This record gives sequence, structure tokens and C-alpha cells, in this order.
Amino acid sequence: MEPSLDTRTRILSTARELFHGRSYADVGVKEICSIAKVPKGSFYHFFPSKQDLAMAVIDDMAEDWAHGFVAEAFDRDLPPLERLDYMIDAAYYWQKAAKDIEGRMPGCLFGNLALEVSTRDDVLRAKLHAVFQKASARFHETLDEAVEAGVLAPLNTEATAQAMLAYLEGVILLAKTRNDPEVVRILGPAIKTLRIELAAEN
Amino acid sequence: MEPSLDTRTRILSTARELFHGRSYADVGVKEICSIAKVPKGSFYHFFPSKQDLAMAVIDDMAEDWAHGFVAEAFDRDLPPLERLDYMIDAAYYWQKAAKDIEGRMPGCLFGNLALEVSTRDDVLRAKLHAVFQKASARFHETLDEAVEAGVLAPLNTEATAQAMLAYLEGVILLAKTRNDPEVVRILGPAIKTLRIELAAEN
DNA sequence: GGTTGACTAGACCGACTGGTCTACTATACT
DNA sequence: AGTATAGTAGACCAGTCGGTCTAGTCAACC
Repeated sequence: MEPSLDTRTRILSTARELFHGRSYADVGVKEICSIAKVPKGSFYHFFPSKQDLAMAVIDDMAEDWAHGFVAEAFDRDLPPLERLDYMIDAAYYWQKAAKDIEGRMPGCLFGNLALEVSTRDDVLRAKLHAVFQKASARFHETLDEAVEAGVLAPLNTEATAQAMLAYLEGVILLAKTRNDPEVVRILGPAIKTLRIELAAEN
Repeated sequence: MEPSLDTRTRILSTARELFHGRSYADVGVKEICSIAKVPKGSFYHFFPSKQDLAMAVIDDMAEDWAHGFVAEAFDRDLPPLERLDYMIDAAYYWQKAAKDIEGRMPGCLFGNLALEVSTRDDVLRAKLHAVFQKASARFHETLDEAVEAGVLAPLNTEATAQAMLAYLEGVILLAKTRNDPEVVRILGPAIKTLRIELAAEN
């Protein structure tokens, strides 16, 4: 019916894998095409430019992410603080699985892209920023719930949520640099100790 | 006397600036040469390859770093926990200054390179890993001292030191993605709240 | 004063880049 | 049946990449 959609999807998922496993600059349009078995003409039929492809890849990944293990980790049926552990666990197993298959820890696609492109492509930077905003919102909800449930002393939940996201990204960065997912398992759980207090307004 | 040393230095510092401000892949040998006003022949006289240049840049930066504001931040005359605040402050002012001049937050050269190259260049990855090890050792000493001085309850100082480094990198990553150094100032101080407890051995 | 070797100089190399172009096919509507 | 359109196909483009090569300069040493 829609072989076009198929082609587009094939480009998208190939690009996603390659960008994640290597980097944006290191993967060329030609390579994506040859692996996805799509001629160049078709590529530029679906995506006006490599940058547009990157935007689509980010959207695609963010979508999967939000509906996949992140949705599970932030499951409202779990006690709020356990969701944080679940999140760390998920990150660990994902990175470990990837390393077992590919031999290398790919890290976080968003973090990778953010550091690579954000000084020279404001459009992509803004998109990545939006993804991080959304991710931090999940932490934010969780923390609010934890405070409301009385399992966490009141604190600046918004800032702490951002701190937690930063910590997660930092841990993955360190783990990737060591090419060792165990770093995530060891350092990860400390995410729960991060606190930014409410500004004193007395 | 030694115009050669001058040339080498000029290549090195130009490359450092460009790599830091953009990325490894995005900066070509030709551009480095033309900005440093060095012909290509001279470049390859001093550096066998672009990769070797990157190694030298990392060494150079790590050296400056260790003897520069990091040495100040981890000054043994400061109370241990204050050193952490000093470190965050230094990171903030550095990024802010860079942004005021260039318009963009460059982030941390080591973190940038780590995420960009560590999946495809094990030599550079190992070097970056060593730099992070050294940085985390400074945190480690500081925490040990703090525990000894009784200003910090006993904890797993080694793991916590790594967690703090990860957090610092993560905060800089987030700030760079927002192109806003204020993120460092707001989230940074929470570094002191990170704790990884000693493994219970009862 | 001749020779050596560090260094400068930049033309040049094949490979590859993102992107364009034209030619062609297949399907869908009129 | 005829035409428009979506998509396939890949040759081709100018430009750039990291790296090599040859030619030549210059100072130090014999």
C-alpha cells in the first residue's frame, strides 16, 4: 500500500541506529542510504536535508522513549521514589545490552547530539532542549508526588528534577567514557540523594 | 631561537580553541592551519595525524586545568566543602565569560570530546578516561579530608567523588543545551548533596 | 664553505561530503 | 486511455577531508 512510508521508516531507523552508535558528523547520507537500501533520490524525496533527518530522528526517538521504558519507569502505580530506581535500572540494562551486542556503550542519543551540535546548530539545539525539558517534567511530577505522599521532605522540586536529569546524563557520559555500563549501576542510585532546597522566603 | 616551538604552540592553542568551541569532526586540519598561520607541511611536521593533535590538545588542556583554576579550587587552605562551591563558581564564570565573548556556551572540552569520539576511537577514549580519573581523584581527596575533619558524615568517598564529577559534567551538558550558564549556578551547588553510602558489611 | 637536518611552503592525492539533477516506473485519478 | 503525481534510481556536482610529496629556506655545525 504505502511502500513510501516503509522507505521513510527504514531511513529513519537506520539513521537513528547509526547516529546513536557513532555520531551525527561521522555518519553520511550515503552510508545511511546504502544500509537502509534506499537510493539517494528517495532520501532527498523524504528529507530535505540531513538536518531535517536529524530532527525527525530526535522526534522518533523521543516518541519511542516516552511511550517505552520511560512510561514504564514513571508508572503512576509505582511508589514515586521507586520510579527513580526503575529509571536507573532501565538505563543500565539498555546500555549493557547495547554494549554486549555492539561492543561499545552508545550512551544517550540526546546527550551525544546535544554536545556535538549545540554550538553550531541552534535549531537542533532547541529541539534537544525541548526533549530535556520534557524529560525533566517527568522527574518533576514524580518529585511533587513524593512530597505530597510525605515520603520526601519538601524541596524545590523543579530545580531538583533538572538536577536529577543532569546527573543521569553525567553518569551516562562517564560510563560511556569508560565504556562500562556498570558505572551506571554503581553511581546511578545516588540520584535520589540530590536535593535543591526551596529558596528561603522569610 | 626556537620558532618551531612557537609554531607548535600556535597550532596547539588554535586547535584547542576550535575543538572546544565547535567539535573535533567539525574542525579540519586546513582550517587550523590557516587560522594559526601555519602551512600544512609544518603541521604534519609536528603532528603525525589529527588524532595525535587531539591527544596533545587534551594533555595541554589537562595541564592548564590542573595548574589553573582547578588547583585554586582544590586549594588545601580552603575548608574542604567550600572547595566544591569554588569549583562550581569557577565553572560558572568560565562558561559565562566564554558565552559573553563567543555568544555560545562551549561546555567542557573533555565532556564534548568524550561523547563525540569515544565510540570510534579507543585511544582518545582512554586518554579522556584518564583525565576524568584524575579529576575525580581531586574530589576524592577533598571528600576524605571533609570526613576526617568531621564536617561530613562517613561515606563511600571514592564512589561519591565520581558521582560529583558526573554531576558536574551533566550540569554543564544541560547548560550547554540551553546555551545558558545560569543553569550551572542554579543546579551546581547541589553537588554537595550527593552521597553514596559505604557498603554495609555487617 | 659545504653539508646536514629542522622547518616552511603549498600543490596535490584519492576518497568522500551533502546535495542536485535527470530519467524512469508505478500507481491513482479523470 | 491518458495524465498527473509519488517515488525510485543513481550519475553527477563542487567542495572538503586527512594526508603525502616535492621543493626550497635557513641556521648550526664540521
